[in-house]
Amino acid sequence: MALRIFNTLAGRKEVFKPTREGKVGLYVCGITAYDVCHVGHARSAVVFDVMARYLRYLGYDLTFVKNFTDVEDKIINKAKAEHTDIFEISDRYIKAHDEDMAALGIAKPTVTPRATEHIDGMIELIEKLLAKGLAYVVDGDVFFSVERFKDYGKLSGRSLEDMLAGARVDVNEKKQNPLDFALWKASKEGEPWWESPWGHGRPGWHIECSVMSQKFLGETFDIHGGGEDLIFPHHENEIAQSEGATGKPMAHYWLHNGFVKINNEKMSKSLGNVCTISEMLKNYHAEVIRLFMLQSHYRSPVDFSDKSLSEARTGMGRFYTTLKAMKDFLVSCEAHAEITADMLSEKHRNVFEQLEALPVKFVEAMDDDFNTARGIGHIFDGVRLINAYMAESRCFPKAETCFVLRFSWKKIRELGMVLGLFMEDPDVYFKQDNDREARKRGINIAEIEHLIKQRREARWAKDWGRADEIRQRLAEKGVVLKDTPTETTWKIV
RNA sequence: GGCGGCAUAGCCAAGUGGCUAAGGCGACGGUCUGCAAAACCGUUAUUCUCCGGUUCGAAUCCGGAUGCCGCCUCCA
Repeated sequence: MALRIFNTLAGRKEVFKPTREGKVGLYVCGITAYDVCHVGHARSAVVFDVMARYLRYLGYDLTFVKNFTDVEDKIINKAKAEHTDIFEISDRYIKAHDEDMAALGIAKPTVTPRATEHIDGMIELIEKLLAKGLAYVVDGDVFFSVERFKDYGKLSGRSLEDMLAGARVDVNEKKQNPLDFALWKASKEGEPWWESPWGHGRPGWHIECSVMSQKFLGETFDIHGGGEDLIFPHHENEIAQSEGATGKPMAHYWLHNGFVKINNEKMSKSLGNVCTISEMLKNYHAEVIRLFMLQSHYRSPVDFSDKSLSEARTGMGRFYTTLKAMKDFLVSCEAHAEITADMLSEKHRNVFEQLEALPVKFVEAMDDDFNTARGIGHIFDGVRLINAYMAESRCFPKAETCFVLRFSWKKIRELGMVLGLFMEDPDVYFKQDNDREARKRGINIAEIEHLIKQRREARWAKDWGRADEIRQRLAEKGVVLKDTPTETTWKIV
């Protein structure tokens, strides 16, 4: 089976064929650096992070470019309001972005260029478009003429007539056609500017992506991605600029991720329900957020709520409970000699083979347009299999069991690597989880531990009434105890 | 007004022509346990919003209805 991906350009799934054997060029539109990132950015980042990881897992030599827009109206306005320049603003939010992404476990793209580093390239590209008659200059502004680019509308699936019928375009008498868009804008008083053949000015919004993708990935590259809202006008305009200038396809596959809703409402500043990544990370482990997102298909909308995130947390707890049990089991394995797969007896071999098949099933799911939800379903199956296997062989750690569990651990981590999950040490995960939940709910950890100590004494005295009373008291706070032969551990449900 | 998407169990969510409609959360019953927890086993959609059609066969394709959502203006 080969990787198939849903191409917005074609409107259907297509078999993925890289332009150059073994290599993939991926360009994703990054943020405009004028504010902190929210969960919508997080989703896009997680989705394309997983795609990038998966392409590498398949063995492709990937070049992943994700840009920053660091000159734009909103940045200029914010700089004015704070009596500073745009670079201070964009630097601040790029730094915040990088911290958020690192906290979410997003692997760094290969290149993260900034628009203002490529002004020369933009001017060159605009001159090329002017020379080809696809653009025109009016009073220091340069516009792209959509009528002169025959494929305009091919990505978003609309015709010029359709769009004009909508007629919700701002009136600008400089434009020959209301849908023409700015490649270069003459700078107004007090705005940042760069020298250009058309006077002092600054780039339009779309040109940077055409230039930077060309520079780092070439005139034609493999995959271009972004949020679904970018299909029109941003990506449509990128295609017009790039393909207008080169006469070659810009990207073969266009991928768009679905939106995030909050409590079933569109997230927007006007509704006041924008949830930032840093707020989200205070309440949930990064992997919980990732699991939540990856349990839906990347093109569907997802609905963020405390309920949905809590469910994801429970699911994540299930994974780590198994990983913890495996880890504890494997500690007792040190005394056992290494064996090989062909030495396994039938029962053990059966489990081994099912785990061996897990990556195959996972790849089959991921090959179908990055179906992470199905892939995760397979991992849950694997976890149940491992749990059953451990329950059965719990008391008898033998060389065979150790071999199979070591192998299982490797397989689970291998798939986790693709999804950016299961990267924590299980003990660290649960410790962090308890601390976070205790803080969220105002539970005093010292008090819990004190009560557990009292209960231990009651249990030694076989005072079950007192022991159960303490258990009950803690349960009311959401603290659940687990007695093991050696100790009592707790967690918050 | 134009373009597009979605509708699957109590909830979330895979599945896009044919063998038993994944998986998670929840609930219930059982095993285990001093009691619990975790884990395991079992049960939880004869049916995929509704109405027509195509087909030997449809959740899956086509037409229509209803409902929800997105884009067309900055937006991941």
